[in-house]
Amino acid sequence: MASVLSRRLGKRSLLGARVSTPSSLADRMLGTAQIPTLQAELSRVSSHLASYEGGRCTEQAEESSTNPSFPNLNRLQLHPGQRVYVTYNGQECTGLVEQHNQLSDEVKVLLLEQGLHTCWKTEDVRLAQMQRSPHPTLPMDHSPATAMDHSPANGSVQRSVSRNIDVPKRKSDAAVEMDEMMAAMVLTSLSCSPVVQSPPSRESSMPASQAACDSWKESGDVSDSGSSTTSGHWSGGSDISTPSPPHTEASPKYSSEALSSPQADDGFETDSDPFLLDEPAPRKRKNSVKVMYKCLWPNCGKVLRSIVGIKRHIKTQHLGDGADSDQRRREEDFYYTEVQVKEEAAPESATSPTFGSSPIVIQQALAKPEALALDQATLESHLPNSALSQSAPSSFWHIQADHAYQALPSIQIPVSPHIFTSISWAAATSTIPSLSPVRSRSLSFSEHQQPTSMLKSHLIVASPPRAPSGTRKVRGEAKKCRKVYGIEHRDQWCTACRWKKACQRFLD
DNA sequence: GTTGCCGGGTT
DNA sequence: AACCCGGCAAC
Repeated sequence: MASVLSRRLGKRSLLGARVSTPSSLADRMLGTAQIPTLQAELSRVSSHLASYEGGRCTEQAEESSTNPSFPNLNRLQLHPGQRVYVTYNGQECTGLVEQHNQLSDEVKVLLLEQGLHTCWKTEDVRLAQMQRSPHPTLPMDHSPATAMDHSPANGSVQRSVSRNIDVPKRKSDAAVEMDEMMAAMVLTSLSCSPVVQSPPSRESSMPASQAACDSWKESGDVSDSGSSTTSGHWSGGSDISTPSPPHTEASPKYSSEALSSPQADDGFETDSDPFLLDEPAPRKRKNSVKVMYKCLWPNCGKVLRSIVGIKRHIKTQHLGDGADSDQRRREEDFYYTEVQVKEEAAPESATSPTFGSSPIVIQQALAKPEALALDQATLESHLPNSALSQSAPSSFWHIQADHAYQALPSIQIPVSPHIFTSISWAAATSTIPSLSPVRSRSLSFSEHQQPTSMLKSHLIVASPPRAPSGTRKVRGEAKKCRKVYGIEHRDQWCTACRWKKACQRFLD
């Protein structure tokens, strides 16, 4: 979903790039361009950054005050010791407020890096809270495009207008990371809310979440063919703007079908909700299960407590720290998995029925470090309607085949960086080639809410891998879309059937 | 003849 | 990648 955001930002960042100033400055401006935007969105679900928000709001208020052309800190009382930024010798420097004379509008600042005591006009001082704000004393952002994004400002106002303009600039790595984290938080949280899930409400939700909805719809649409997840992050390198975030039931195509299984939304909510709460600090499960994140990189197996940590580990240790490699940045999502570790050593079978108790993550862990719990909220296939849920296994087969690089038997399929469907399968040490192990699959999340007839999919012993080339797939016994819906209702067929491909809805 | 779907073409 | 369809094989 973060990449969803980056899609949105990506388009707009062209604008930002055009209007931005020297690169170093542009980088510094990111914070203002990006974070406040997110901030405003985040403010609905989080208040821990309120101080920053407050700082910005204060500044905004001043812009409309008596001196609109210079957003300044006139009305702010700077306190001694307060951290501020100033531009000294063309460089942005951090300093501490020594004294603020509001009458003379001067601020004495101790420059930390230079060790100098300096005196500044208040307007030349930026609050550390707004640390990444563009420098007001440098000419910048005079592009008409920028001004047009807001009100048609005259020349003298442009500078102030651009300060808080909601036009993202080219991102620094830190900003990207921040964006992704925050966007992830926002989207995961909002994705649980009825607002996002309800198609009519999409318009009113924030842009990022709407983008998420769109993308989810995409993934939902392709889920019929069982390849939805292949449009996910690992292919994002070629086009990061086509991610495959979690799927909300927003597709009109499925909306009618979804009526037949109204539990779908509930299931989704149950599923993703813990992630919302768990994201910053995974909530402990009732049965004192710790959620850890295990590196899946071959011969690594490092286990960390936080997603951020494991991502950083993967990025730095395995993927390298390519500064501008978006693909790599996203790849890190594929190399870790969420692991439940019970604190009391009570080894539990991977197929123990406990998976019903926790909708999110699955079982296992313990006995072997390789025992991994996988999760993914690929609700796109399962939740919207019961029929589609049958197509899920084939999706996973594709995943398995497409990601042989996953050295371990478990695979984590990120649909979004932070929402996963739980799958666990056992790779047989058999004669079967590694790409087609005998797999048993258990879906943990919310399938118990599916109609009873669907329960069989809880544990599916895989049919033998499709026979090697040459032999045609044996015609299955299951009724296919054509039979079920009839030729006259071809529009209700699954996509594959419409394309005269192997039916993905009524699998054999 | 009907149906399922593979393989390949088109967009 | 999404979509379409000729053609084959199973029914």
